[in-house]
Amino acid sequence: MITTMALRFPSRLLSQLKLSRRLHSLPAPLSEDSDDESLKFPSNDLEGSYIPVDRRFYNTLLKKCTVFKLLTQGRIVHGHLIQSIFRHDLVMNNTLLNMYAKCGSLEEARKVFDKMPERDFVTWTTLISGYSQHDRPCDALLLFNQMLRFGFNPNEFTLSSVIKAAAAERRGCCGHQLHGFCIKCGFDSNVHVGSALLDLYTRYGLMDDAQLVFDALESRNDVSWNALIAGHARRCGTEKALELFQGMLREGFRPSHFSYASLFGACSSTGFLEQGKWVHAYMIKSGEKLVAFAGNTLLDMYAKSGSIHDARKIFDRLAKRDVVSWNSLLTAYAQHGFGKEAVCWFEEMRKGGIRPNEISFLSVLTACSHSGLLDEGWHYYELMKKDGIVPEAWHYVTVVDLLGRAGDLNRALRFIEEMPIEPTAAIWKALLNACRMHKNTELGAYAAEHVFELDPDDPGPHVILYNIYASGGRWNDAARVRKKMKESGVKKEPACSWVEIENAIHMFVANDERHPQREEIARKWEEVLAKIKELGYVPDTSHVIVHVDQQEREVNLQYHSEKIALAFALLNTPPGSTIHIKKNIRVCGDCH
DNA sequence: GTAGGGTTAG
Repeated sequence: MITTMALRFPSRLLSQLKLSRRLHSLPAPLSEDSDDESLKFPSNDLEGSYIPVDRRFYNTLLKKCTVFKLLTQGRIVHGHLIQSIFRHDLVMNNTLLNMYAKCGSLEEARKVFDKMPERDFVTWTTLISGYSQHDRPCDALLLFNQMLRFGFNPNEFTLSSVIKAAAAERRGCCGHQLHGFCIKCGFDSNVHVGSALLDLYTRYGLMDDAQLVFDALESRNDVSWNALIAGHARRCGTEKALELFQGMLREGFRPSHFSYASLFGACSSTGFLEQGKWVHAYMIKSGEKLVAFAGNTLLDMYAKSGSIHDARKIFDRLAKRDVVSWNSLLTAYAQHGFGKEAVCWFEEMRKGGIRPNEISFLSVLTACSHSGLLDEGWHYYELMKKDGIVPEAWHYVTVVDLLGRAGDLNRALRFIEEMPIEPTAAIWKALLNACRMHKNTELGAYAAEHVFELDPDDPGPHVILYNIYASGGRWNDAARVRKKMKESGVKKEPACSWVEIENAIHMFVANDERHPQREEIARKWEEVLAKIKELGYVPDTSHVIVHVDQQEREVNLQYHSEKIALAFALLNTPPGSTIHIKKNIRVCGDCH
């Protein structure tokens, strides 16, 4: 058994520990009265040959297991430890508990906790943080309550863990209460507690409260800056996030991949491409290595801003690629309509020994669906199941989309009926959309009924059904949809487009009449219109949802927000510059 | 012996 243990530890670890000789003086593992099979060690005849090992030895081993997440080896150490004189040692048990918690085995951590003859505030804190770090916020909060009831005082370690849990568990909504508690204990301005607290406030959308906590910190570090930057980035507060980034630099803090990941994500989702490029340039100049976490977001930023080539360059330059890097690349190709390339890279990924996860399959399925690769898409759907990945609702959405786009609406319907899960609203929406594309009124109406039942507040499906009826000339049915929308108070989300010019974002809505440059914009658009008509442009009015004559429909089309944004951008940028227009909803066929 | 911030899809 001793030999087994020596073999189970990587030799690198052993030499690091210089323990190979000492390992042989380990006590022989004996069976314990534990009800957990995994903690049992076969008893042998060595009961009498117990040799004590000092606490530092166990401590070092457990710490190594914790750092390198060596759960199996940790269990072996545990097996030996419970035979030693340290089996009831408080600190040793806390270390053991921490090993299980950090390795993500919360069940074993809990068993250790439950069996401990003596506990202190570190014991409680260790398990609370284990739950908090492993996505079990409810358990963390529950245990915190028990800790208080048992009369233990939480410290700054406990509080930061509890606050992290509360931030993840929105139903509890105990943020302000916890903040008050921190003030009472005098920990509210502690940098760890404060960072967790301001992160919590940003997740609740209480940005002013977050700022107050940040301003009150006794000291700031990169984590507190990053927490605030990330908070604003998540809520599309890109300008504020960039401003904070400048503040961070002014105060002499070095941004990390945490800062960059947040900023790239924010720039990408709000269309601040130039600013995003500036941050990227800063990152290069500061000598920061392009690691996957920030690099993946950067790749995504370039892909979403329309440059698949830059996205690909980032992928090539990544110091080390993880599964997310591959998924981001696949998604980039899928979004750009390069289905075949996505399929090639998916195969490349598998050849390289990277195991595709559920998102990899989702990306490759999306790519096939968008490029009309029906057979390939079906092949990957089957492969996913063979690989042991259980399809989830989003995969079914993509398969319905795949079949629907290819025009096989009946097969799509059959697929929905035979799915092992209850169809979600998104699945019916995919079928509805396919019916719009292939002008199938009857099935479209059937799919829409299901959508209305499952997601009555989404205006999109009402508009699609209206369009299906309108384009088929069934105006009475179309009017009925419109009436229903009015009655149920469902409003179409107003379309808006925005464009970045000289580090500022300009936003437009359709028929924008209040813009100071509205006359110049209109003139510019007339100019563009004349030119494109000369080149053969014919207005596509098939999706105009207003019941009007052809000429009026054409006029309506001309004031869509993306056209106004384009005219504005042409007026305000030097000739030949790249113009990126972003839009909150799908671009209409004519504008496209 | 215990703590806080980040990514891909939809």
